[in-house]
Amino acid sequence: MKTVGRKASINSSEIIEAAINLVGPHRSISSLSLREVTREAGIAPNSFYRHFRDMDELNIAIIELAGKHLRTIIREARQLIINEKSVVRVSVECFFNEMRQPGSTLPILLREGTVGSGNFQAAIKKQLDFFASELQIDLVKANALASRYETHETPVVAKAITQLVFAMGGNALNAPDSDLK
Amino acid sequence: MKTVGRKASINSSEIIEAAINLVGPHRSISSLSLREVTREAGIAPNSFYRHFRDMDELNIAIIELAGKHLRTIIREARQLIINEKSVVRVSVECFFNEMRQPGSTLPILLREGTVGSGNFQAAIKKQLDFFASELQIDLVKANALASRYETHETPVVAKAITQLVFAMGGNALNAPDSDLK
DNA sequence: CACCTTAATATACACTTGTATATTTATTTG
DNA sequence: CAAATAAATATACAAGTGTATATTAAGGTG
Repeated sequence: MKTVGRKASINSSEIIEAAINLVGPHRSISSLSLREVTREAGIAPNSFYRHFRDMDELNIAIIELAGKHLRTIIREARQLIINEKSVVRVSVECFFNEMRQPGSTLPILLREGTVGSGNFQAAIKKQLDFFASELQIDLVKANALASRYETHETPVVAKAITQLVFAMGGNALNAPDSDLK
Repeated sequence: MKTVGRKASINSSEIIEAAINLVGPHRSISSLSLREVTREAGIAPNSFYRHFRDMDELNIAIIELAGKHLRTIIREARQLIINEKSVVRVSVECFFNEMRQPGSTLPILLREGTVGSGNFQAAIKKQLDFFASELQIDLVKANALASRYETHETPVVAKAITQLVFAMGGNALNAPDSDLK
């Protein structure tokens, strides 16, 4: 598949990478400016538009990437689950372990909270819902082995655990390591 | 106590009020500009400095106000608590009820999440800790009546409930009313 | 009244932002 | 090689920002 015209010198992933480079403990993606990102990426401001319509589109792409990453990690770890207790335990341990990894996109997902455009917030909600629904599947399985609650409660339980874990993660972000237990 | 010089035509509370006016579903305090706030308050940009050093100081003042407000509300409702279940139930009901009140400062507290300066984030954490510690007191009382867990677990339980409630609140902010159950 | 003191405003400056338009640069194809 | 096409950049502009400095306005005190 050949194309005509000048070869692209940068791709969307590299722009995403540049944006991720810029977020830190006190900097959220939704506060980044277009020019900051292009500066970091080493391209002219207008080149940005070749890859994303605007910053909102870039931010949503990053959130989706972070969510995908998280689910992969958790899914792998879930292989060993045998009962309800370990579903939660394993999920939580994985979650916190991943958060400590340098360069993880998970902190980004957590830090965004509930600010930003409507589309952006919807993107975040979607990722949290994915997490909850996977957790729910495991809870159902675990409950089949040793039933702990009514089956109609499972979605609620999954959602509660998800929110708790994410809230703890968000807090832990700005806490000393010693609090991570 | 008399003072000399021109009478002040605006006070800090009115500036705080103006800032609160500006926050909405997709607008967090930490994203407001100094000029926006003064425009809303009907004063010249530089007059801001008579009352706050910078936007960070204003934002922290608002968070502390919101936290104080929340604690008052919850404290009143806690009078009727008799057992562990109702501690949580009453707290949560109060929390969501307050959130539905028009003009409540509670959404502000929730929406900020984990963005903003270090001082600002510390201010938010402090308010959450207040909430948790009051909840803890009630849990201890409730546990004395009908013990449900080891006493050394109480702080953890209080913290978990707090985080869960706040996370649910944050999500509910951007959800249709029907999800508020 | 003149004088002092404080609050508030006016003006100004340097800087950043998003983006519209025009131009240059690199690449493939005839 | 020249033409066509696509990517990237250059230039520019209007709008917004925080804040330094100078000025004006309003109140109390001698």
